[in-house]
Amino acid sequence: MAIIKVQKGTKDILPQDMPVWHFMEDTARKIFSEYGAKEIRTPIFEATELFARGVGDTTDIVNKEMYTFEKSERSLTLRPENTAGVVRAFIENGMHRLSAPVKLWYKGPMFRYERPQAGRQRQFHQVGIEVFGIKQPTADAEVILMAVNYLKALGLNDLTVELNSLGCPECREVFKTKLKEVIKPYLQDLCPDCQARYEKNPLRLLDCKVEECKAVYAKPEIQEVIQSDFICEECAEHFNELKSYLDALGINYSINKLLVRGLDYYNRTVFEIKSNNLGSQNAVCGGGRYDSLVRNLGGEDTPAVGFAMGMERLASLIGNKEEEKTAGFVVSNNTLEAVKLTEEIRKAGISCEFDLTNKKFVKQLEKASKVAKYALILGEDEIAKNQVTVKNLDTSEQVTVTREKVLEVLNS
RNA sequence: GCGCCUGUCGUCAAGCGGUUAAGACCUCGGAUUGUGGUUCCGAUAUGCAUGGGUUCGAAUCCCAUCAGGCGCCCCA
Repeated sequence: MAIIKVQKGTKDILPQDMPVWHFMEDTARKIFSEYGAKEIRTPIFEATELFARGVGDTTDIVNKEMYTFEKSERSLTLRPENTAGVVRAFIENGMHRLSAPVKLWYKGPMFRYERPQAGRQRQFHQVGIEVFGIKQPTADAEVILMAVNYLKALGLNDLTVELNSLGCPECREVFKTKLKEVIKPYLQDLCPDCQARYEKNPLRLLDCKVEECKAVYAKPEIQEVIQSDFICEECAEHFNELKSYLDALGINYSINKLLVRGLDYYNRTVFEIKSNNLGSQNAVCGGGRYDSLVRNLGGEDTPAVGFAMGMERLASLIGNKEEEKTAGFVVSNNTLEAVKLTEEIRKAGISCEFDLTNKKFVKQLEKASKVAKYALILGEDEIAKNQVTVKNLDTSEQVTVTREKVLEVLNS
């Protein structure tokens, strides 16, 4: 019979992967709580409309990448990202009444129907932060600081922070119009993708990789528009303040005028953190400010900033970590005595196993050396004298002690 | 949705039209009735993703299907 395999774009996270995943999760809890952030867990599926209204129905995520299904005449969708869900929970639980800032962090699986490739799966995991209620750039700075310090705590240093400001909806509209004006004469020279983007999201035109398009965008009159500081005075001030905070905090970043990000809800600050060691899906973190999302989803007008990180991408940068061995393994031909000793040790909070198949002494010891740090030898002599021989399997040193002293030896 | 590459044991692989389908690791058994991990011996693919074809002969060549990888689009 044919075996059933994991579905395309999904992966098992196996026991040997756990040390890295626990490390990422424990570090998230530790670092984010240093900033006063609290963990939140929202459901894995939500009303489809939440994402259509939240993420934006012109985005690829909503248009072609969602896992949507009907149940009892409701349209439901597996969450493709978690900002919309957290905002929904924020609104529904009246969290705008809490003293600002409300800092929330989350981790968990997300689902996007895409062609899998390196650093991209259909089920993947994100860890992220959302900070609500602060319009000042201090919040932007703190969010970026949390991201940078989390990555540092994971031991990842070869990363670059890219920063841009999209302005507010008003000044961005002016920029879009200007951009379309200067590009219009060359429209027929552009690749089909760019022609589509020209209407759909002109800001995305700029990072096209097709040579002909790049040639067009390199033209002086177009470059002049791109490089111009189109954002309005207030947006510029917000951006400048943010930069001065980051400078003061010693965070290295580079300004990337082409950084736009694909989700509709961003305004003003957007940022990405990239790695040079990842292949083409090199963004490890993406985020920004989304001041109108809470209101758009029916909540009180509440400014917000956040980011999300791809945990599989982080995991591949962290590399392998050794699995922790079981502390003790009881070696004995007397199964009953072996269980008793094993349980005694477990009750003291120390991991311990014994041989369930009653193999020969040598085989038991061999098994012990594979899975455990100490072999606890309980032979006839030891049982008669109420003793245990504790053998360190790395150093081969062993001592015979009374039953009561076993825990002391294991703890030392 | 499009383009390129790849499918041989649980894993990593050799094989390049005629082989009994190497080898290594893992696993299991033994040497070894109380001292392991480093030694030695043994076991484990009538099978080369699946289905067709070409050929006297196919894991090897061709076609299709399926699966995986990478890239584009987009994104974490």
